[in-house]
Amino acid sequence: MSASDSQELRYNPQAVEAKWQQIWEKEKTFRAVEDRQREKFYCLVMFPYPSGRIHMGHVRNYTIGDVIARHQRMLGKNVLNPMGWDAFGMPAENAAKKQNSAPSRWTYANIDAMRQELKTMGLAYDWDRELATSDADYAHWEQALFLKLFDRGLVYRKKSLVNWDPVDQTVLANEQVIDGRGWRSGALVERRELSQWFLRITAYADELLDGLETLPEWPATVRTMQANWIGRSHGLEFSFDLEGLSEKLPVYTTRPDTIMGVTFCSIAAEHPLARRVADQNPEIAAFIQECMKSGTSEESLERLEKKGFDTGFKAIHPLTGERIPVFIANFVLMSYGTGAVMAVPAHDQRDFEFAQVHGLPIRIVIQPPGQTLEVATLREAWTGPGIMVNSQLFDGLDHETGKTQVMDEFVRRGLGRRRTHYRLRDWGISRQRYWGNPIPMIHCERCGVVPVPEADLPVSLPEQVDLHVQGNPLDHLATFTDVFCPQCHGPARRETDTMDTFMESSWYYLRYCCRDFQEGPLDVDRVNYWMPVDQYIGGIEHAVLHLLYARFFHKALRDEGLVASDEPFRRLLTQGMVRKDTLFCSEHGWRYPVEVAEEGGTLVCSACRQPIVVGRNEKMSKSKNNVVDPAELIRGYGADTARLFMLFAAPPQQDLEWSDTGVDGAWRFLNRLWRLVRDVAVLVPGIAPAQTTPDEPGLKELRTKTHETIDKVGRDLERFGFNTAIAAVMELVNVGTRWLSENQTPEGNPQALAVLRELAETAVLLLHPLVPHITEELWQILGQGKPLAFQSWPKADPQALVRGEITIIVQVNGKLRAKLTVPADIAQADLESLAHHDPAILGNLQGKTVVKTIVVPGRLVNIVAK
RNA sequence: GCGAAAGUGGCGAAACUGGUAGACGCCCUGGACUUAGGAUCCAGUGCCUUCGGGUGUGGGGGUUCGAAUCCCCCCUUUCGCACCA
Repeated sequence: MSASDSQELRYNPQAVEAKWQQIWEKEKTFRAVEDRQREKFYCLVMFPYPSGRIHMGHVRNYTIGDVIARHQRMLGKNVLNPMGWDAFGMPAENAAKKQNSAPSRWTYANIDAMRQELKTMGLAYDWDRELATSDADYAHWEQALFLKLFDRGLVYRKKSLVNWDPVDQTVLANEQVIDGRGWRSGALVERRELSQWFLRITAYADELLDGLETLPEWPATVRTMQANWIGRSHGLEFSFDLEGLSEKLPVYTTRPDTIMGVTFCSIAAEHPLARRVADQNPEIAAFIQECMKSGTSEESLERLEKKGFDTGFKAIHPLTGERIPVFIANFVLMSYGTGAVMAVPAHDQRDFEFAQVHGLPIRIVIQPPGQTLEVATLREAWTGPGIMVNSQLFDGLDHETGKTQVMDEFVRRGLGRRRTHYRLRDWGISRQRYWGNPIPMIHCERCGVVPVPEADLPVSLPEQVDLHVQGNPLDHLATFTDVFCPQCHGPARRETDTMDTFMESSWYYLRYCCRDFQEGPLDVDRVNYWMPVDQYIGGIEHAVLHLLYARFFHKALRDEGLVASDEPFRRLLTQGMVRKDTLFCSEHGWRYPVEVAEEGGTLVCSACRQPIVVGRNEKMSKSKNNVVDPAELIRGYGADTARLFMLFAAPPQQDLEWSDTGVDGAWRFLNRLWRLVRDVAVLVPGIAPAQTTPDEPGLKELRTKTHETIDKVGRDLERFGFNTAIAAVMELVNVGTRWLSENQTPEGNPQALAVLRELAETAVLLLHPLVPHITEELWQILGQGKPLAFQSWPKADPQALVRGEITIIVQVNGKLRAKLTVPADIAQADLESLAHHDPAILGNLQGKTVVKTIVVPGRLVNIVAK
């Protein structure tokens, strides 16, 4: 037993963490101040919805962000690392209904609770910049931005489809529609048209797509997903004449090369032509009604069994003059293109299936290279490349050339035009809900739609509101809706739609830059100092919507002169989910681990003794009883253990599997670190860290390892390899600990003490961004006055990295047969000869003839022999 | 349905541009120690083995001196799909 084992020198995370959190808070260590002399670094994590408790997903997200922010700070950057709350949204309304309380009360109480929890994680935030999107000033300036967009023509109203619950008389979110029924009422959901507010994101479609190429530090997967989402396609738009009707049927196609294979047309259920027929034909009206009884999501539409109904109309093929039928089909989207398509069953799978069901002709017009398709044996559509056939003057053309020539022919004859279409639709921002930012508009019978004058902003949410009414509560509040028209001063009605919460998250990163600015939404100077965000971190589930809306909003504000950059987020990291096993009992449903017992080697439900089905790792979720409460973890092990486990268990982009024993492992490592640094600290008062490498082999190895670790951890953090960075420091700590136990009395060896101090300080410095509390404390124990938060990141000494000897592997026919330890600067010929004369190799080569020898310098020798 | 990813020991994972597969950690086995601690330390730990070696990165082919890594086909799992945030 040594004196250093005494009680007060044991690692006590609770005391250490409280101590440093208080110091950081009191000293405002992480307050960010604009300083044009210094290089800035804006580190941003996706802000949370204030659900009331933080969960492991938050812990992971904010730990990753914190490591990056603290690392950049040590690299000398002026770091902005803010935190706030995405505070509007449906859950507050649902909770308030349940508790007979107000959404704002519920929300702000949750924020207070979550802020408290977050503070126990030791995150390096500038809390002075905290914001909640439901704050009066945030809502105010968002309304002002909305009006600016309105002035620029980027806001308009149009009819669009919503999920309508006929019993509750309310609009449902897609997630509130379960198997086609309303989650509360259980009523069959209908598609219904409503006048709604839209932002013209499609005006920026090209820039949003092309801009992806300026974002090399975004994950390729996210860029691909956004590109697919925008879905720019080049094609042909033309119209079919309709027999006996004056109007035409416009269609859009990306496959003009299949024009001669058209055997019918399909239109959406909402298509005007479909409605026309419905008026006269009750059967068709019933079919359209049937189509309207599915959700509005693209998924639900496309998963439908392909169904259709003949309208009786005949369209005239523009090139052949052939009469072809027009069908209503439930898989045609009114929101894409013209809501009508030319159908080519031989070369489109959906058309193929549809034609089979309805007995429609199939005509092959593209023959794939090397085969000949026949209608009689066709089992599925051929959508690949090929040569055009049965296409008159286009016969024999490669289908790509054919595309161009068919379009040229249509344009030349005035039958159609080339068009670029997008899958991207304009952004519907109207929500028929109370707890959101009001859309600042007024409806006047005489003047039409009139914006609320800027001087009258903000339009505030009324606090006294009955949430239990059907539909949008704001509709029923005369004190809110009854206003005078700002133009004619006559009686008018206030808009009651509130904004999509994606509006708030589209510009919060800008408001953080100038949280206290009161003259307008944004203080341009400060915003332009901090922007763009250098590192954005959040869940992959936001790959498309939030990240696309925010990019659009940013570009629109740029054109308004409020920001200078073209893109808001320079570098993006999308982290995976936190998952854990689930335990399911057929009798009692999802069980908590404590509700499960082990009997005879199998798990059973402790209530009913039924066997438990252990689920694969699933996303932590309250409903599945597989959540681990971060607060409990932090109370038990401390924030540093929680952070270390999160960072070590998996690379950040990947899903993380929860493991209680893994947490123990993290805890044990911090204790090993603590003991090593404490033991070194006892030995090295007054000793400076080593500046040069001693000649003694053991010390030389220690110092080389120290600097190799600096080198590796630096590179690892750069590429978010937190797990391998930790592994590298673990190796360093293991090496240091072993050296210390094998060299009991290094007191008389100043060189050894200097190397030891350098090793211990290095481990502490390198780990500081990851586990900030314990490292601050150890830094102090090492006798350092200035906190680690103000220290610079260590630099590897290039001379210490040079190794004299290296290990070379020797292979015979690609298989490992021997290892050689050779001088690092060995000549290639010497190495080759050494390999050929190695006893193990000689044995292996017996009876074989050497064909050739491949030498990879510094790595291996491969002898090819027969 | 469309789109995007991922498959490596008992488990989480590592392997820079094709060059020692399994670093680091967990679990487990054997041993040591005792201020009995959330211990700690030492040794072992992919599989098979006649102890020479053989074999092994979801499956099947291919390219290469050499493939977890590159190419083709197949299988499985996860995520997103516009009113959840």
